[in-house]
Amino acid sequence: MKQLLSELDRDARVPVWQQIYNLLMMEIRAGTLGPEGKLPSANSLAARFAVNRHTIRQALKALEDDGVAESRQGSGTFLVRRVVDYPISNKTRFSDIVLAQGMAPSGHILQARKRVASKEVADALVLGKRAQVILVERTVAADGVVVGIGRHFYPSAGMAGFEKTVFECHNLTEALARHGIETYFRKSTTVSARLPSSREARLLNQPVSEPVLVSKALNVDRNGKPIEFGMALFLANRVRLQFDSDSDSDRLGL
Amino acid sequence: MKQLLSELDRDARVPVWQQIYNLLMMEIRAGTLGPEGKLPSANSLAARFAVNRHTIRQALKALEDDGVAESRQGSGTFLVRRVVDYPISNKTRFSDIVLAQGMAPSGHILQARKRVASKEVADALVLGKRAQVILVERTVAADGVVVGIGRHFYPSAGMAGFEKTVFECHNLTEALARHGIETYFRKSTTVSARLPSSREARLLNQPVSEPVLVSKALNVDRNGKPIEFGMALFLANRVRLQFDSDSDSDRLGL
DNA sequence: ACTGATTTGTGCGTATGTATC
DNA sequence: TGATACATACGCACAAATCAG
Repeated sequence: MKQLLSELDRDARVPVWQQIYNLLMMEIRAGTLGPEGKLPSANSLAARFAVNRHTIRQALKALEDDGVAESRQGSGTFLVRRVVDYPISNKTRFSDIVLAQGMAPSGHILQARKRVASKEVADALVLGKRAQVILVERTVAADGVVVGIGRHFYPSAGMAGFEKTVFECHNLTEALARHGIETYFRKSTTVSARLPSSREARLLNQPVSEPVLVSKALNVDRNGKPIEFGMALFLANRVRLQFDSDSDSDRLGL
Repeated sequence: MKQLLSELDRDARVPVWQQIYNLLMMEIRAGTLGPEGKLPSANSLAARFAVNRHTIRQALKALEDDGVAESRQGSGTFLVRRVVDYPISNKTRFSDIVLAQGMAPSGHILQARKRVASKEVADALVLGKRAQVILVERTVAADGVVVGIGRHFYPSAGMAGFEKTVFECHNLTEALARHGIETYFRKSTTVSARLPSSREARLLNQPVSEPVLVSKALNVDRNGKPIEFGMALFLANRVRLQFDSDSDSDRLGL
């Protein structure tokens, strides 16, 4: 007889271990599984799903193969800390970075509208005091987990209707291309950290007590004219900004 | 008759507004003035010193001219946040950076001794599992305020006695030079953030609830051989790491 | 969206002491 | 000595920006 309360369907064509694997993956994604990265023991999972421990082990093995979890003999099974190494270098896009690390990029636009530039934004873009800018705010996700918030400011002049275009494209790059911006170059980046506001914490799905990395960047066109001022908030837990030096080489004298 | 309780000396040759300026500056330095960077209102200061508001304004104007405070109409007068912009670029040293921003660099060695490399350090320096490294830990200060902790790891081989040399020099660069290391190049930098441990918070003189920037860097010699692995903790409040791009240009696609 | 309170910014008038011509 | 200029300090009033309710 089929157990109505069970999370599993023993008659289904997908193997039970795979159903368990899927369920575990969903709970991991939702962040509801295991306190602080440690998964429940194989025995307790076996009890919960009313299956043999071997079946659980198959599911856990699959998680391990995916690089999502890691088992340590005598200790337990732990979620691997998937940090996104975000290299700040030539011609890198967030989606490329995430893909290169075997994760799936996603995200969505939170808002896109005109507003009066704040002092910081106006200064960065070399605009007048009460100049109009277009603000695009979006979340950035890797493997379905939001890891960052991006706020992009564009001078309103020459970008008329951009706040609408953004919603028509799924891709910021594509939207920019439609307004004639094919390439832009990062002129400078400053990195700091702080605690998130309650709204930011909610968007990032993290407590307000966990710090976020704040990266501010000015992007210019070929002629050095400022095109975009971008501010990105990253989950400090999950993102490391990486600055590699080539032969020419940066150097720090600390 | 001279008021004994007054903080001011009206018969003195220095103007009253200047005496007030000096008193305020001292209290700002001591950190006893105003909660969270906001100075008392001009009116309340006028009451406290029993002078006219114009007189207070002259003192505040002087603070403003010094770049110590900033007045915002309708809002109040605030201490300016003196952030150290720490450019990660060619041939910059902490002391140069701090000096360039009109502040005084200082700091001192917390400890310098041999220890077995942790996995992270051993990996970075390409050393064996139980290799010896020399750890130098120090604080870094600008204008007398500690803004960072630096932890430097050097392969023990070829640096014999370095942990003693460090205490003989006031300068890390000088100590390195004595061991034949004149130049080194930053190969890579990763930046993240977290909350400090209680010890770190104490050293940085900040609450454990305020995040710190964590910068990890690998320094190599001309031949690309790893020389030093450095880990720096910065007060996120007071330090911004800055990555400028030249013509060649970094770029971020977020 | 409005209101009242607070705070800084500004102008003008007055008075006093000090340095300069 | 007198005239002038300047810095200092006080008092009053109002404008402008901000903030809390």
